[in-house]
Amino acid sequence: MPLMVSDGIDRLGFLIHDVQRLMRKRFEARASGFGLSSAQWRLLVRVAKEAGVAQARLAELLEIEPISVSRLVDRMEEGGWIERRPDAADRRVRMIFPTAKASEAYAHVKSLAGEVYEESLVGVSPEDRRVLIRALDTIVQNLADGEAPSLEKMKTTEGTAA
Amino acid sequence: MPLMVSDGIDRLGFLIHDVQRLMRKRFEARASGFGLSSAQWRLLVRVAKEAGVAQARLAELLEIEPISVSRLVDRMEEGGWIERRPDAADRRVRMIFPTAKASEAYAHVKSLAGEVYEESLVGVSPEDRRVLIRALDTIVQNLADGEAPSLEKMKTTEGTAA
DNA sequence: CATATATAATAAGCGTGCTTAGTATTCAAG
DNA sequence: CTTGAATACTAAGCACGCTTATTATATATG
Repeated sequence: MPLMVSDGIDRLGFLIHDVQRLMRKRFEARASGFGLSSAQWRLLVRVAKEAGVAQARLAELLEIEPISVSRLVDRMEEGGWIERRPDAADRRVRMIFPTAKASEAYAHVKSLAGEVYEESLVGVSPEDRRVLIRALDTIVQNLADGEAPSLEKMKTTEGTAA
Repeated sequence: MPLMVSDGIDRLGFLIHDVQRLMRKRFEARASGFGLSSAQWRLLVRVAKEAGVAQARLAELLEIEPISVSRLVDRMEEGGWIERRPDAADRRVRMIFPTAKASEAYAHVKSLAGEVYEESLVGVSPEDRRVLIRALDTIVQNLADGEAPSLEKMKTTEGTAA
């Protein structure tokens, strides 16, 4: 390699891709005892914070398509992590609740995730960690802005429950 | 710990996941005219640099499983991006070559990728970009090193002193 | 040569994202 | 009430990663 200063920006996509794949892989290896995948864990975090949330709302929160939520919820229901219940006020809606099993596992799995993050960041200084998180946040904003209007809040006049 | 400073490290997995998904989405939207997916582009970059490479070697370079390469190559061959040729010296091997179509598109798609990276990094200083890349590199190393992590590796810093 | 092992590629099937399309229900007008 | 649009969810099928298993070929060993 002659000069080729190569700040590495040209590898950004490859790096992000690799990090995501490796991190997911390690998390799932660690959480295999629970039988909870990375995607299922993400959904469970939301449900734990907002029991009874509708699938459509989960799709917004997770920024994935409703159909993806539907199939994810299918498997999580089979796995005994969540429960679908009808909404008396709107029969189109399925309200999603965590099961007791999920509530019990929550703190444990959360600490597993924390372990994976720590292992990932061995050798990265606290200052660099802050920069990393800030940069990633910025990237998400930059990419979310242009592609989709980021679901601008429509109207909260009706006091729709949360 | 009741402190809960929330440095954001607890969101690392979510952030990485989101960044990867958004970046791939934008790249593919931009490159849709070429009909080249993000994964296919990654493979093409390798093949362009090392024409005639075997699939098994591609799996090593891309750090994905051989079967994933096999099916990716299937679609790329259908798409007219690459060509499989037998290796006279080892009949187990399929040598992968870029087609003329791929060679022509290469520089153009590369600049598309560069655009996406630049758009992602709007508002991130050069210094922070270096930190970001360095941190991601470190994470990849940390996670790739111990495929089966076991707490022992954490203590052996690579110093010759002891 | 014969056999055992290793390697290259593929097959089958799953998880999670997507797009596109369809059903059930709600809501707004007439 | 009837009609039509919007919303919540699901179905079907694709891309790309995975694990596990199989086939074809190469290589090492008795």
